[in-house]
Amino acid sequence: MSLPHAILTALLEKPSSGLELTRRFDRSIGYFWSATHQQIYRELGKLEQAGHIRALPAQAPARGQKKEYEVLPAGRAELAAWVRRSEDPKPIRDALLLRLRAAAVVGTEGFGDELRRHLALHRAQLAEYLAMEERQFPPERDSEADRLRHLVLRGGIELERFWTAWLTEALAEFDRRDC
Amino acid sequence: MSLPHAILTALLEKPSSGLELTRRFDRSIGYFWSATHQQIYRELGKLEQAGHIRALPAQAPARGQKKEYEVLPAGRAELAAWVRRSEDPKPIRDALLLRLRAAAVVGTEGFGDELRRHLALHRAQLAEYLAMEERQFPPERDSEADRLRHLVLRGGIELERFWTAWLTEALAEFDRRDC
DNA sequence: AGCCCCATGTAACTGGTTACATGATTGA
DNA sequence: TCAATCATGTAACCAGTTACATGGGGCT
Repeated sequence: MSLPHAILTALLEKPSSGLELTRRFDRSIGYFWSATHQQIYRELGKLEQAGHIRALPAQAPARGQKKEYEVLPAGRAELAAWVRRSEDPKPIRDALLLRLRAAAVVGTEGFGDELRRHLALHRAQLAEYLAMEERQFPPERDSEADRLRHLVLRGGIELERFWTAWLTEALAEFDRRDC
Repeated sequence: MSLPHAILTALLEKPSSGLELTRRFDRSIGYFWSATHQQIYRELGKLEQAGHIRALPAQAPARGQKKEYEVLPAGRAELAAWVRRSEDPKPIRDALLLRLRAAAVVGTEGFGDELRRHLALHRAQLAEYLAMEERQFPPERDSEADRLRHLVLRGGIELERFWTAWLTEALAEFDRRDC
């Protein structure tokens, strides 16, 4: 039940249309909760029906027309309740670790390249987050909300650091074997 | 499409019944790919129909009866092909980071306790993995397959270290504010 | 007989993915 | 007028979750 809450958070930060939300999910929010436009439109419909958000008036409700939403008090209350609710961490599901384990059984041929490819992707992601950090969190921006958002971004950064470190170690292991 | 391959890997390591697989998913394989018994039975049915595994003969196929499976050559081939296939890393979806971001908007009241709870859970998981490492990978066990499996476990360990470190940092931030 | 545990399953639901459809606006 | 792009949506499917059903074997 996280997507509707991700959308409520995004809309509280700034009222938006479905496509704008999609783009924001591709950027800032997307680094810890991704969603496609199809999901977002479906969820916006549900949230509107539940009375958690509403379309800003003075918008033609026609098909190809932009439709902006804002959060209603009920939506904010629901989000606050969700934040206070306690939820266990979900067990990891990582296909790359799984594939490495499978490779231990059926052979590692060609797997080094895949590890190198992932390493490059994670390095790029790390660089992007670091650039974001510099842009969005200069030392003088230090309000309460900023510090919390910064903490979230540092989570993303440290996660990418973990991956680059682990992949580097894995590749060293691979290269040692192949000599 | 990872669950069937997780099952093929587990069955290659050791032919098993559905319930035995479930237990192994709760332990070793589960630390990077979790699955419930319902999923496993369903997937075993599909894999059998596809000709990737078969039930060991000399087993009564009655309802309450144990049914052991082994991997057929076609299943091994499919697994090897999957390992060689290249797959992009999935974007992260983490509810705790999302909730922290939401808390930045609607207020952090009570969230420190949730962070402490998660920290305790991740510390416990880390301790469990470290114990597993000592048990399963003593220095003398150093075959090719062992080193790869060890690498996978170290992935799990480093991931838990990341979480404990990040949660500690987040709590420090919270406690600083509350004074 | 009644209970518990082992073992295998079914059914309904939820959330996420993929492919496609449709209308509005803009600029060549 | 045509193509590209912005914008909103539908439909079918797939994977994972939750709740429940059924049967066998052993224990008291």
